[in-house]
Amino acid sequence: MGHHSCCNQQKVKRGLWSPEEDEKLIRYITTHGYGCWSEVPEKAGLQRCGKSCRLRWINYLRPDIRRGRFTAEEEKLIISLHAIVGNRWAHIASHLPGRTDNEIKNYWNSWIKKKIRKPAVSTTTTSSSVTAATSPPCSTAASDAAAALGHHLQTPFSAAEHQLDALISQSCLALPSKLSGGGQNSPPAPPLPPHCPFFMFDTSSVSPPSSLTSPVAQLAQHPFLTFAAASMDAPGYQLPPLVDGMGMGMAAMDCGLGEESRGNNSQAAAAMANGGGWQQQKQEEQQLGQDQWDEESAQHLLMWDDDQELTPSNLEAMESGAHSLLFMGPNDHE
DNA sequence: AAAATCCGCAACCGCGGGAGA
DNA sequence: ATCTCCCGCGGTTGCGGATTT
Repeated sequence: MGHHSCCNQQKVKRGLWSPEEDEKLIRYITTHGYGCWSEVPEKAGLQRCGKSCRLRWINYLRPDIRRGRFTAEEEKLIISLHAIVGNRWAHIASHLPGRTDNEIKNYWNSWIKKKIRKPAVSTTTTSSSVTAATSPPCSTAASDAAAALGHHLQTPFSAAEHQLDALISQSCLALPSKLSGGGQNSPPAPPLPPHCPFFMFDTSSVSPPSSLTSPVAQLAQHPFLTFAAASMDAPGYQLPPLVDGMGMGMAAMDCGLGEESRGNNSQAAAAMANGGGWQQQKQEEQQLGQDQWDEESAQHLLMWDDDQELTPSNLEAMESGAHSLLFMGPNDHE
């Protein structure tokens, strides 16, 4: 197809940038700034179009670019934000200093690809011997689910989204250290099972901090926002109790909110039992003395499995009943 | 060791929106 | 009000290194 409109007249180079070109661009921008991108290539002595220069600068040459693998905390943040705003990569990137929209988009896409290729069983089986016999991949997994959730939320909650932005920018930037429990005085964060495929938090026991009065409290009526607001805005930020030890059991289960169980979280619990992991999980809970996994408390959970099909109906159930959101995410942290 | 396949990521493409003429 | 230019964004492509067969 055609080139950028701005490069129609001139013959421009395409493809990978050479180190010499990079140097020219860096030298020009650091001394002159970019101003009008369409003028940059000519003034910098580059046979590129302005758009290409802009892209190269923004995605690669900018001095504040942070490269390297995404941390587990960044992953969680991306996943959470994606659930809210969908594929608005620039928006997501604005909450991750030093990361570009392109990088996040690439990361997300490759992660999704990995998830699609990998069967549902992917769940790094840990100590649990639960088998994944009955879990076929449900549709396109996380991408659909998250996108559906994001798009679903986008329309009715666009205002809330902006306010959530404010919350996130206030508190999420500090997320990594807090999440990892690294701060000296910060309360210890719940441990993250190294191979847990989900990020699961039980917010049923979390009461929003007093600072969460209007208007945030109002927008936070939505279950997801309830979680986001309650967990992120609290002074001395602490996540809701992590649903620990569930990873292995749940990982092997069918979609928690399957066709037969949508709209009813108690039934969802039953569906979990059908998946085969429930009994196993019960045993584990008893061992741990954490008897919170009865059907009643299941009503306070929203299962978001990376193999779960998230339909508008499921989302309705989410909005009406659930108080918590299970964050799913890459399970191959290192 | 060679070929095939996978995968990450840089770069391209087209579109929409905003600003200014 | 309309047109043009430019920027920014999301989707997609394709290169090249890594891994597998």
